[in-house]
Amino acid sequence: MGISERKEREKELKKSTMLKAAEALILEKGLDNLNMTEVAERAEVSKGSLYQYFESKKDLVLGICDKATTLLYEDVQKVLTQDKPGIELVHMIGATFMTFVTEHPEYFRAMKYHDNLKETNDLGGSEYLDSCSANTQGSFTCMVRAIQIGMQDGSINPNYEPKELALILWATSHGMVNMAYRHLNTQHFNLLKELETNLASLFDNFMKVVGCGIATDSQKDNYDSQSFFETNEKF
Amino acid sequence: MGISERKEREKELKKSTMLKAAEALILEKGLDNLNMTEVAERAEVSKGSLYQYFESKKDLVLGICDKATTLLYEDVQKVLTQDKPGIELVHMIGATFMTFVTEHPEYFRAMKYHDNLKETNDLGGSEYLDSCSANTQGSFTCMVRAIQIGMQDGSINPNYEPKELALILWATSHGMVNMAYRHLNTQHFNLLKELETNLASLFDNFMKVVGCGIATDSQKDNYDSQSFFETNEKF
DNA sequence: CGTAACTTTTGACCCTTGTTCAAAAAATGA
DNA sequence: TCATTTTTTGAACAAGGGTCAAAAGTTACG
Repeated sequence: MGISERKEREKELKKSTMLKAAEALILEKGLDNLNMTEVAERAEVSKGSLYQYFESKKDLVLGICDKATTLLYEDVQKVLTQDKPGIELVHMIGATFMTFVTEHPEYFRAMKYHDNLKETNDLGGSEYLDSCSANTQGSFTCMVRAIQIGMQDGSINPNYEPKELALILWATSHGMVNMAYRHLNTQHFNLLKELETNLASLFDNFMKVVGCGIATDSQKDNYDSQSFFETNEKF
Repeated sequence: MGISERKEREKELKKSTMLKAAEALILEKGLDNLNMTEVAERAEVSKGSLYQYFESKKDLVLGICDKATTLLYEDVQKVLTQDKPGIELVHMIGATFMTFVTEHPEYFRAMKYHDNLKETNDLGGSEYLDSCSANTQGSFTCMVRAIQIGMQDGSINPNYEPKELALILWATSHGMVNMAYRHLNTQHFNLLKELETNLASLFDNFMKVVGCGIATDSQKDNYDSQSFFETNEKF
């Protein structure tokens, strides 16, 4: 009897509908103005039903975060399949983050929420937590791999500890991406508004700085004159 | 008659007491678990009284953010008074951020809250908003100045646009600082826990990468071998 | 002092919003 | 068709932000 399987599928479908409703509302009004009553209305179910599928509001947002980190992880993994120098892979992973935030600000917002939850430590065991962590860890591991590749193919200075360098690139990229997010979602982000530059040029220069910082001596000249990645899709 | 002046002073004093109560509670239970009733209790006033001095919970946290940005701005300004190469000033400004977050996590938390509010755009004109923005802008300007100094004294590559470079350093530093904050305040921050390194070494390496990326050719050798800032106070 | 005018404090109350739960509706199985 | 199980529902509850009329405290002045 395939009845329980069908039910399982229907359950996932309903969850998905609810998540999409929440995502749309986050895009429209921001995560801070998200409320469960509206999510229920948008998903065309009752509030009680919503709570049958998600144990709390936190859990719901974590469900979005799970989708988000899964998507990002997939994108980052795709980068690693390419046959390029490690330092270019690092660049492309950074660009992947950047593209992600411009295309899915609501996902990025959910990921920030997740980070924030972990800080307060009151995350009451959502089923999504482990998956989010695994995805994030996975993306991070891709960064480590890219660095190791670069150290082996001679494009990245091997005097760094790969994981430590990955952590630095992770943190700095997230700083850049967060700035991009704020620029795209805030009426008046003071620091950028007085600068008539665009995000793509800013990111290019970020990569120039970092690229020069982590490259081997023989590669350094590449970063002084021209933009590293001319053919990169722009955001 | 100095009676209104005295009242003004008393009012500031009471505000300060309330802010301190809120800060303590943020340290104890996190900003997300802050509630006005408890703040009132801790400050030994009634809830109504609290609302006489702060128009909303947002306003209260923004009051803390105002203290935070003021403090940080002062520290950053002090750096600029020193007679050192620009690139060292840049490093020291970064170190100032880092020290700030380790010494005042609750202030840093309030600043994150402020950023978040600006995102949602529902910040209903708190009197502190302008001051916070001015302080932040001020710190940023210090970063620009440090870079300009470095470009003039030949320690920083003059091919960058100073403001754009400042923005990159700002964003990346905040990425690092945010990671440090999470490491210090989260039970299990996955990315750092498997790494037995400490924050000081991580920050040193961040500065090595960035330092190399922004230095002039003649300065670059400084960053390859030894740590840039041996005498820096550690966190 | 004493009393009137004004300021500050208070906490009970209101409102929004996350969450629960008993009853109703729907689905399943014999 | 009817008993049993599953799902849905929305009224009701709880927690916390915010309000306000009354009480307490201050100041001004005769």
